[in-house]
Amino acid sequence: MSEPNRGGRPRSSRSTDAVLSATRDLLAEVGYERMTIDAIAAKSGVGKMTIYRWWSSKSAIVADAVIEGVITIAPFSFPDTGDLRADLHAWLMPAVGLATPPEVAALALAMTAATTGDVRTGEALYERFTGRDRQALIDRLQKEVDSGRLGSDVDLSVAVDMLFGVLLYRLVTRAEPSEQYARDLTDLVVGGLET
Amino acid sequence: MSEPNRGGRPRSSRSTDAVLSATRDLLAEVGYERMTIDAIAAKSGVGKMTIYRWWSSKSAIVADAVIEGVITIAPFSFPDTGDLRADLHAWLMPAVGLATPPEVAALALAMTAATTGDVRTGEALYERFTGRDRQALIDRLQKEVDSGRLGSDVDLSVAVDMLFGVLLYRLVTRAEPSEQYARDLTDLVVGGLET
Amino acid sequence: MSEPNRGGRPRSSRSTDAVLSATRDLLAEVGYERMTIDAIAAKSGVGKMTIYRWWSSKSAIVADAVIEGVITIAPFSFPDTGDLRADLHAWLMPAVGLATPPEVAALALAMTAATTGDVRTGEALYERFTGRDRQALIDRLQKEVDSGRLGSDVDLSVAVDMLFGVLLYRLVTRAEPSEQYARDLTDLVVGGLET
Amino acid sequence: MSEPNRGGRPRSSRSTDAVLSATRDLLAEVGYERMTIDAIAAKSGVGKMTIYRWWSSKSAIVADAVIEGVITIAPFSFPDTGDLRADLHAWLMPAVGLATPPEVAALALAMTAATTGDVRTGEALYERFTGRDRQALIDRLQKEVDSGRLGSDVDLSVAVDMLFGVLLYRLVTRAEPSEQYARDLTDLVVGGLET
DNA sequence: TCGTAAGCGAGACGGTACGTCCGGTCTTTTC
DNA sequence: GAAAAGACCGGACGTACCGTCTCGCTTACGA
Repeated sequence: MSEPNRGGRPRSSRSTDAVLSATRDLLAEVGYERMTIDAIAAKSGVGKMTIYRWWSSKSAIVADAVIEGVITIAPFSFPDTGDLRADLHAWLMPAVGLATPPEVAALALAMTAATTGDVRTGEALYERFTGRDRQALIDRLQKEVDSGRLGSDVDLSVAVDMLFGVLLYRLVTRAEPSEQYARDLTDLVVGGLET
Repeated sequence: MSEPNRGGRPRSSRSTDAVLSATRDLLAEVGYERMTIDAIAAKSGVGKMTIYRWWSSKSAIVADAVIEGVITIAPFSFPDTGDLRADLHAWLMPAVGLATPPEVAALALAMTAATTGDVRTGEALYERFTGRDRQALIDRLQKEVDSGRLGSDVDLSVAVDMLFGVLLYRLVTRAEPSEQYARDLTDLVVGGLET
Repeated sequence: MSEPNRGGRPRSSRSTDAVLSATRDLLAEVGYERMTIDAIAAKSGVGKMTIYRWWSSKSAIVADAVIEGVITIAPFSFPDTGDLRADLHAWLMPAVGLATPPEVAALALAMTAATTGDVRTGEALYERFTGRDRQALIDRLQKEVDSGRLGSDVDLSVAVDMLFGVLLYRLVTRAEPSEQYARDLTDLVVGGLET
Repeated sequence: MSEPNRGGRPRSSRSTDAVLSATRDLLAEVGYERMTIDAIAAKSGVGKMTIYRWWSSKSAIVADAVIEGVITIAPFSFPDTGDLRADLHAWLMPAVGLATPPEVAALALAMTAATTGDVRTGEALYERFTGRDRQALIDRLQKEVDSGRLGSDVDLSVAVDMLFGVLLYRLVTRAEPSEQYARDLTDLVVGGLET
């Protein structure tokens, strides 16, 4: 039971796609701050009015691009070798141990910037951007709890928040990646959970 | 052995103060994004040229205001009752357990926004904004290590990063404050360190 | 013996009427410059495409409205009492002697504006708008020539041009109406023709 | 006793000149309707804000250009050979007898268009644009009256209105120039005045 | 003591991008 | 197959700030 849609030209999916693609490209090229709506319109070949008809702000476009999957981060696939410490370390390496790919870093900063100015898009955006990895991580930890290798005292989402939090913190402070850091972080978190 | 300074009117401290105060007020009123240099000039009664003579960007002004102490956060004084768990919980409460004062939240978001666009001011700014508390926290933890109540395996700064990181993460995601959260966080961190 | 018209919905006279009426109303409300095709479509309830199907431009709609009699100027009925001077004075009075009705003035200015930008519609428009009065005036003057009360030397259309010209000139310069002016004008024209 | 001018960079006469010159050129190139403020800004190298700071509308710029003498019409110098009929005929020839220079025609139409949309600029504009010739013509006619060759009954300005009026009328209706027309017009006006 | 040189407020300047509006076209469903 | 509805691209609109540039006016050394 969809909309009655009484007359009128339907929304062009071509325009939507073109806008989101152009946004993805421009984000990579010039970054969030220097990306302008005029440039998105020019690059996508979509009229500015059409953009403003469907999105309320620059951050809303970015959020939509993330939600629609036009902007994707390489999936931090979370391994499951049975050894939590090794798995966590492997998962952390790209983010804090080795150089994060610049486009991922730029995107994360872009979203952080978008978030600071607008509560609503921020929520949706973080949810979508980190949701999948959050859940994968929580599932992995829960499995350890179920098998008795971890205590069941603490809310696992708190542990996950700490991991994502430290990633974000090091991102905005532009901390240098370090393998030792990944190891220390792993020890700390697993140590806290094992209690 | 100061500058030769042959003649000329010296820099007016009145102008500096007026600019930093106006910046502090405007940050609270409209937030970082919507605060303009024109507005700072108008509110402070200082000419735009004078502002640009002494500061290179909006984020530089904010950074200076923090550094000069014109913008202050209520000092998260770190207690020392001898009970680390109790102390940590007490310290975390204002940030994640109870409502963070809006002006502090707005300021932290402002600095985060400033950081995303400009690497250098970001570093100085975070250093100054969190440096004192970071050091106090590290000192407190080191004391526990020295007295043998905590293991000496992990770099304490990693633990501190996690704490500041989760604070930042919950700030940008606008997470609701919760006393239970403060307790879980305390358990997790102390648990990890005690190992 | 009408059009073949195989199938299809016939042109709606309701639409035509609605467009022309809306044009008339909008001209009076906001003037020619600020009247938009969008507004005509909205007010008339007619689709923009339908408007563009039948009219090529804003001035074409106005011209059609004049031609179809939807927009009418109070007929400057040219009297014929046998006394040319009195008749001419009576005819001029509304235009330069007394206040011209604002809607007539606005319409004449609208057409002048339309004319300045588009040669073709301008010609048709002026022809239609002033044609009837021009001819009535020429006929009246010719009658005087035929009866010998006026000389036959000059082209009467020149005299008529002068009359319409001065009307237009005073319209665009927003000259104040004046009874004396009507009298002077009459004297001048009749004087010139009597020679 | 000029303005005190307390502080601030003074208005740049260079900008004013550049805007008015660009306006003059664009009027000749594309006409009043198709001339945009953006184009004036681009061609003159003056910021749009600066234009809007000093002029309220497109017609205001045109009016100013005329008033400042940046836009000039070749002076219809009014001859004085002692023979009014010959002089009048000579004066009329360029306007209605021979082809009016296109740039003058375009300019006059531009001003007419400007006038139809804005009362105030219209008044100032016509006054400046036609004022000099009006006065020269009136002076010439007055001389004839003084020497008794013309009657003193009618207001001379009415006669002048008729001449300018018929010029405007033929301009907006795009009437073809014609030498015969100039002759008929001369006869008519002089005939009316001689009475 | 007084010239002089830099700092200062004010605010105009050339730009860039904004978000809105309208012109003219295109594409649906409805009649 | 025309009409309504309304989304579409393009482009001008008038505004807001940016960072720079004069101005005329303080200051407070140092000659």
